[in-house]
Amino acid sequence: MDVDTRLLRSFVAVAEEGSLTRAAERLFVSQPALTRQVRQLETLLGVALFTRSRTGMALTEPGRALARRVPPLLADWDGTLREARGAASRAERVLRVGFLASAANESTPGIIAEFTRRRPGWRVEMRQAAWSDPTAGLAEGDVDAALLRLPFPGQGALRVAELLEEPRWVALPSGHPLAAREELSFQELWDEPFVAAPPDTGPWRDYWLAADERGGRPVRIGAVTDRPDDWLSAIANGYGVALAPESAARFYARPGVAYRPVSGVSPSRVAVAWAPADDGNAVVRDFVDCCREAVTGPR
Amino acid sequence: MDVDTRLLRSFVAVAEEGSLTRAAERLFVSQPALTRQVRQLETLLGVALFTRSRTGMALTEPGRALARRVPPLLADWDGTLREARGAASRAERVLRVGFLASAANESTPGIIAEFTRRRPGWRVEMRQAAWSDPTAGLAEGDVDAALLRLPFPGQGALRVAELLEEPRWVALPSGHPLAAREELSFQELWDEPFVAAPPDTGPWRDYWLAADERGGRPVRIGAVTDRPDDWLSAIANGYGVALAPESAARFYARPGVAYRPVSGVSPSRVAVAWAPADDGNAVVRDFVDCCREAVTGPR
DNA sequence: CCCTTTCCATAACCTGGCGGCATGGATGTG
DNA sequence: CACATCCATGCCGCCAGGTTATGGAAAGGG
Repeated sequence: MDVDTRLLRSFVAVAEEGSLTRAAERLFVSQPALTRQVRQLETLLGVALFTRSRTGMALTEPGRALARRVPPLLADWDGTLREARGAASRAERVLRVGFLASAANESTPGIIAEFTRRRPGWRVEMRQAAWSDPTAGLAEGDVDAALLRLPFPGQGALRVAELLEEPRWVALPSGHPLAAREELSFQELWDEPFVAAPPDTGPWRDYWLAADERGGRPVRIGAVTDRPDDWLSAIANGYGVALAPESAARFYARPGVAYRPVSGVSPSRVAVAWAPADDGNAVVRDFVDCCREAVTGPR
Repeated sequence: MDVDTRLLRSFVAVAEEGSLTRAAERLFVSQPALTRQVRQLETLLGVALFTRSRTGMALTEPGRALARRVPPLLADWDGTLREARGAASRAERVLRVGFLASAANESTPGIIAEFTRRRPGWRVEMRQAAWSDPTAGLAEGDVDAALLRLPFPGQGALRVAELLEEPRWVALPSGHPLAAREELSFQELWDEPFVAAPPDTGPWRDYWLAADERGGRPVRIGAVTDRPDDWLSAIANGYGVALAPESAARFYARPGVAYRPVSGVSPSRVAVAWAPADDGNAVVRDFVDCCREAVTGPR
């Protein structure tokens, strides 16, 4: 008996939401499509999985049995997928490196060059991650190493080598009154609206709002973005200000956006991270070494 | 990332066969269809799974990684499916009973009637199994109990209650010289061609050929069938003879086929079986009790 | 040396399935 | 009584997958 895992994911979503309508918008499909997916799964199994009512979709007994076993199954499949992809990149001698836009900087080309020198035949594949993923794909097993910023959620489950520390500046609309100043104190920004990362990034979002360095005062959110472009636009359009690493002033310079040093807020730290499973992986270790030397050696 | 399990089964088949052509005929699809399925899976994963050559399809390293993990995954899914179906039948108060055509007999209606009396609200669903499955779906978890014949392969993994013993007779073309006799000895049949069950039924096939009661002499196979209809036709058409339980003479009477008692061959035994997991299942126990009483009580 | 066989890939065609939109029916709610 | 909320259904357009027919490459046999 064959199924598409999409049907199973849909089933799980409906089971969790208890509603076709809500599950449909969570899955970005129309509600009729979900209706048919659920029905199809039921026909396929020959089992009624839900009892329909005006109040929503309630699991039947066999539905509960299925809902208990399907999520681990899907997790297993996802793991299998990652493993196969990992094997493929190893076989092709490709090192997959994820990076946050803000964590790669001037030294990146040098790192790659040095790594390529040490590992001839190997190729580095750089993958820029969305801000909604502070581990740049490392936590999901999509990459072998990641250039990212500390701290990030789930940091304990990964190996981390800190590379450098960088003061946090503020990016603000160039027309903003505070932009006239050469330097600001963080306290002056407490009541400004901020452009923030999406809520599901948790500690990452809080870190760039410096939520715990505001003496307990609430944060005003002016806009939510998860890509550099949107982030710059939101600031330029005056929706709010945002903390950013000093290097952003060089990499994300843009008319309408001004960067100023901020005192009274802890600096940001750039690090390279890898999975504990790769502790014995000489290629990953080489890459990490290259990162370390790029910030210590040449200086 | 979503996949249809059909793609995974196809992948496993190709990996095992090492050839698209052979895998295609095993899966009952055309070879171009399989070509596209494999290609689709590779595109989906973004990974080359096979290296093609005139000599066939050889797994790549990531292909081997996948081939290692997918079969357990599919087995897990099949198990989940069985579990859900089992839960459904329990919730609907349906007892699923598999039976071999030759193992159900005159007492079956009485068994069902008695069970229904003891378990009002419950319904018995009788499912006839193909001869290729000597456990009548019990080993696969498709049924809760099974009426079958002993011995069968994998018998040790199931609970069995023997119900009755029945002599084995022989079914032969009515025009066959030996059909003129009232009774035969098995030894007289040693050189006759036999109509046999498919090879993949293993011990089951051997049992009905009485392969180990021939004093080491080889068996001549006249035809292979896995359904009663084909079996009767094969005998009537003179392709061979076959051993059968005495009751077959009543249930499978047919012009052109004669049944005669055979001496010198051990009798067949009918039993009811269930899964060890259902040892504590009162409903299954009731059904087994009904079976036992049907053959002991009334007599 | 050529012919045949055995692989896999490709092209052309056709059907069925799936998704989206619009709408309907049932049922609580202000 | 109108409205909001949910799920089901009808219709339409499109893509995906299957089949048949065919091609090309390579190995084995006469």
